[in-house]
Amino acid sequence: MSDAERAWACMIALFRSDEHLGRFAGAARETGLTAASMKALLNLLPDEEVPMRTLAEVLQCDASNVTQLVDALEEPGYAERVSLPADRRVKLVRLTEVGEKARTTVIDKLHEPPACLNALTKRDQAELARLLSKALAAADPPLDLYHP
Amino acid sequence: MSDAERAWACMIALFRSDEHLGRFAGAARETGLTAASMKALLNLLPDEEVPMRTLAEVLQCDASNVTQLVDALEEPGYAERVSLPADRRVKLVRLTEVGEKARTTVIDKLHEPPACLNALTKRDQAELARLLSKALAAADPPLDLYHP
DNA sequence: TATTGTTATACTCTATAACTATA
DNA sequence: TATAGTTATAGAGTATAACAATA
Repeated sequence: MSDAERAWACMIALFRSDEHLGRFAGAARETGLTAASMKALLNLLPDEEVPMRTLAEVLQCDASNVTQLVDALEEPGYAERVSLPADRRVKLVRLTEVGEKARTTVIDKLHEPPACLNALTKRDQAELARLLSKALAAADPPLDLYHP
Repeated sequence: MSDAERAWACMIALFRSDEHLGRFAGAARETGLTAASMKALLNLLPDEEVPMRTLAEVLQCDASNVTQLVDALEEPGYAERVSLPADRRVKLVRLTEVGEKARTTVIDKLHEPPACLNALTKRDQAELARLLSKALAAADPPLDLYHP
């Protein structure tokens, strides 16, 4: 197994951990959303209005699905539909203030590092962050962090 | 953001990438399994017989679900049910030879590192593998790799 | 005629409850 | 009486096809 493969295999193990899966489920519970609608919430950026159709592409799902996902986000007031005057067929989705806060809450929860990462020395943590940041910077297409 | 948080955020970005999600979907397609039954396949170890009930605990799902998942694995001949003579209520699940091969195929596919990790220098790759292996070794409960 | 979003519908995944066969 | 696995059934997620409004 190459070093890159070994490194990636370790990351996969971290993601499969009950610790991370638990945080994911916990974040969904806290916001009262399902896994699907929470993913939709995560993909809506603050101060950005996105057509339903575009959101379907981002989520890689059918447009008919997005209707129900946005319904689920509107229900607790996390998002709202806005008409686009220039093309009245299009509806834009945007986060409300409450939705932005919910999104931040979810992201903060998901970003809590597994305990074994926190157990590394400060020096090792810094080195790990440096190497992974370097890898991400080289990604094409670019990979975005939730909190840039 | 701490270094551990930054490192973890980078890993999350790698997992959300189309590249990885595509490999996951591709592995499912190649084996003719759904995401759910593929996860069941991954959690069956070669040369090991596990009661249905235990598999349900590992997968963190209801036992009734496992009946259908194992049905899905038996259909293409990836696994088979074996009776436990000592307690005739219990049915053990075990991989067939074909199932072991399918499992290896899936794991190899999932373990293909994202291109941007392969783009790091050999030295950086080695350092990354070293740091992540160190973190995993410190995990409690232990985190297992698919290919130990 | 083509496109956006919606609705109606069907299929899959998962859980709950009732059932069977063992213990 | 309790437990392992199954079956029947219902709820949620997602896709396809048909539809209304707009371009």
